[in-house]
Amino acid sequence: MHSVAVKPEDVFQALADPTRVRVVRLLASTGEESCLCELVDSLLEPQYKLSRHVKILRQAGLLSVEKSGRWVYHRLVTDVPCLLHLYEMVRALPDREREFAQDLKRFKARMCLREGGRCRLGIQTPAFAVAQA
Amino acid sequence: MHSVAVKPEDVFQALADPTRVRVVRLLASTGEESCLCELVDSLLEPQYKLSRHVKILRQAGLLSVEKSGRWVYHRLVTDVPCLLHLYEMVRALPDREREFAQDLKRFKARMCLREGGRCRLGIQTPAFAVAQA
DNA sequence: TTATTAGTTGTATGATAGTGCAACTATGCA
DNA sequence: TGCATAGTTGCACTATCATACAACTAATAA
Repeated sequence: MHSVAVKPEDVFQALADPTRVRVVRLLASTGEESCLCELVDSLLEPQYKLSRHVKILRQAGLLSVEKSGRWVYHRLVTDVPCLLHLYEMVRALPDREREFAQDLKRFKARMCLREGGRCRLGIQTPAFAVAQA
Repeated sequence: MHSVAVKPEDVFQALADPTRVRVVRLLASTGEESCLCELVDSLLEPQYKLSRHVKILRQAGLLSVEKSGRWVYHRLVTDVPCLLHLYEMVRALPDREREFAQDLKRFKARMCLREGGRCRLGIQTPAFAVAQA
């Protein structure tokens, strides 16, 4: 399934939600790929909520997915030129409430728990959240 | 009213509509400013519809407005860094159905009807549309 | 084989968005 | 002063969206 079709409405609609912008911003700023439980622990949002949001980003052609055992890794689609401009725009967004700074802090801490570059833990919230506060 | 507040959800939501993308794309690609009737003749959409869409773009901080007599000129806001990346992304969008090419053709033809750089005509549709076909 | 766990999805609900019609405001011109 | 016109907006209608809860699938490990 090549990502030939970039439908602007779908792409922008996919980013017309704060939670989904947070996901894209995290991946665009770090260049990382992330499984769902790592996103849950970084954004402190319910798993089912992020699962749906990530699905929307996937259907819009922004995210690609790689399954590995029980874990599902998400990464940004980078082979569509105009999307690179979009990621640059997201990176350039102001961070008024320092929300992104906190997301990023939790994300990095959570990525340190990987073993051999792979996620081996499930959801750590809320214990993880408290430890990072 | 400075455009200090860039709310990502609002910005992306503003572009989550094909008609509004067409408006921004026209202005981003030409660097022009345009009054509403020129947009009506370029996009071939009802005046009330474009009036509403343009209002949403304005409220999201993408467009600024200058009234001049009966005419209202719209131009892209360019003093917000991340928006420049966004315009670049919009310019880089594929034009699969050649819809934009047609919008642009009508827009340029319509801009030729200006006198002294100002719009002096009202809505020409549908006579104008036929003439450009 | 069975329990555990990462992730997905059906359903109901409240909120929001796009459209068309018609009425409205406001500006310029005769 | 009165008319024509560029642009706006209230209203009704329909469709779509984000959320929460709970049930579900799929993969691992004991």
